[in-house]
Amino acid sequence: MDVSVKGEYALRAVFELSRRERPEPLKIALIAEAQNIPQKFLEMILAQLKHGGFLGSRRGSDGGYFLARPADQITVGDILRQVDGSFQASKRPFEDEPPDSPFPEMWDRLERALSCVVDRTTFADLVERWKQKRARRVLNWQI
Amino acid sequence: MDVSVKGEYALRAVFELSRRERPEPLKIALIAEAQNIPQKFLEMILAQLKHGGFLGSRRGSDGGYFLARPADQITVGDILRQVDGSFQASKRPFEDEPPDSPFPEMWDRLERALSCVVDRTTFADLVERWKQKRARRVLNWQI
DNA sequence: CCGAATTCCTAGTAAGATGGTGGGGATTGC
DNA sequence: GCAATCCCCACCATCTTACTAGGAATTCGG
Repeated sequence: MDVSVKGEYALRAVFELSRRERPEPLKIALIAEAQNIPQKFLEMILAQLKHGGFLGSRRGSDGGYFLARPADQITVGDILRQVDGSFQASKRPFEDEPPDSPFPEMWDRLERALSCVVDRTTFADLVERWKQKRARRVLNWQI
Repeated sequence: MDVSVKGEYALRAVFELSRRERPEPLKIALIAEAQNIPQKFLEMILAQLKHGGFLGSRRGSDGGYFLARPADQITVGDILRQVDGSFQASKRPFEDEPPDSPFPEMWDRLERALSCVVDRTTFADLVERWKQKRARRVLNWQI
């Protein structure tokens, strides 16, 4: 019941792409350094995210990765489901259980509770919160 | 991000103990059969739950396991945390992140959302729902 | 067209988690 | 004493996780 390291890396990478709201592609090496992620591992993850349709890329000298759509249309849930596989509490119908088991209903509730967080948090939200945090820190620092 | 098979077994075992609200201990073999769980594996799980203080046991001819406290004072979260280890979304302070990362806050929210389900669902609740389901099924069956 | 920079693709791999199994010792009730 | 049960420890096969290696394909500046 936890998000894998790979999942965290994926989130951080997409966050990095979101916070620099630029159209030019960002190189793997830069993302890796900025977010402290092993570069070759990140390569795999970004490829997966591209395959899922969340990122685009360009090769060659000035290549790199970019968001395939605006940051307010990509959610944390999207990314986690893409790299960590499902986001369910339990495999759906679970064969060997009796017909009136109370558990499937609970798994449903769990899943809805999770979804309320991950599917409602976009990367635009995260960037917004990050900017606020930073502003407050700078303010404190000046006093 | 899913509950292990071991976790599910543990829940089903405690549910089995809860639904027969009897003081006499229930044998491992019976629980294993009723809930379709490999017996030797279940032995391990029950030992772990006893160690965690949720179950008690008695050896010998008439031995078995029983709830260490009433079913309305054992939650799903208790059991899952005991057998699956932590129930956190991410390891807490995550060293290599910048100070104003927006993620820790999100993990907090996720954890609270999870907790709202698993720490508020007691085995008494589960038994209650199971009884209602069964009653409804019997009713339909009679029509 | 050359060559440097970059993404893309296919493997491989070491360590740990998962989902068990087996054998026998310790208690208990009769 | 004896049978039934829990208790404990070790083992094992398979899968997942978190990477790493090496090179092919593409792009761009010249």
